[in-house]
Amino acid sequence: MSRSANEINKGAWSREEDETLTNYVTLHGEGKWQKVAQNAGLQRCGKSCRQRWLNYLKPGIKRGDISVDEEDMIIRLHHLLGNRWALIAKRLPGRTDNEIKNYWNTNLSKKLQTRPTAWSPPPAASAKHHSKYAEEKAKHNNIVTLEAPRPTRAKAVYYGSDHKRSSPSSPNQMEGDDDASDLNFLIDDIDQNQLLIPEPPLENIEDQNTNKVELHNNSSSSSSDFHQLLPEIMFDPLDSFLDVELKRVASFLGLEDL
DNA sequence: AACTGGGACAACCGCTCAGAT
DNA sequence: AATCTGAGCGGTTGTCCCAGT
Repeated sequence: MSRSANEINKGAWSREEDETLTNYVTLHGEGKWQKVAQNAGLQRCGKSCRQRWLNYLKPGIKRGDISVDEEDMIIRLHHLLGNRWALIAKRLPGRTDNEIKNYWNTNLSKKLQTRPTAWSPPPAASAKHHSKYAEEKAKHNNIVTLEAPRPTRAKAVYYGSDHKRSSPSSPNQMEGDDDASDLNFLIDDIDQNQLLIPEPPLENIEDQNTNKVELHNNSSSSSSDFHQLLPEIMFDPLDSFLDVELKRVASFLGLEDL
């Protein structure tokens, strides 16, 4: 099928297209993506150029497996922010919202939805790692399934009335220039190191009377390669202290849709 | 070796918002 | 004030690849 001169190209980007776009943006800078597409001679819509640049070509974009630390961070930020992928991405240098969204949808959402054990797979537990995943899972298959309501606890979210950005002059007036800055004051105070959980191998013991799930260090085998997702940070977003507090602050700030 | 199903990820699409005119 | 345009965001789809049969 022949392609007319002004037909828009769709689908995967070729190496030549990538080079053309990279050269043009390097020379002229970002922005005015409609003109980028025209002036660079790309048979692409401006939107496609922008997305290709921001998600793939832009210098500093990190490719490859999501690390354990990054995964932990994504999980915790998702608890805080929900599907605000762009906001989450801003806390993970080099990662794009699209990449995080994909990673969440293909890995984490299922993992956390089923959450059959307290054990969590290694980073980027994709098909490539399935055998390792299965092997480690087998080691842990004597762990009690977490059916009981989980303790809800926020470990590292601090904010207060004296925060320099927590008292805007009016509820709808924020200093920031976008959503990110609106919310950053909520999460800037998080010591990100505290979001990362150390990894003693743990065994769940469910107390039938209290429905509490306790974690016991059962470190006969060393599995320091893997991090443990402690149930205590798997809070129910509708029921947790954190959520209540976030809603309270969001309400005060007129950010009801948080 | 061929087929198939599922995972991973790039890209598209629709919508919203902000700034310019 | 209304309209237009560019940019950004999140949901969804399409395609490729790989492991299992």
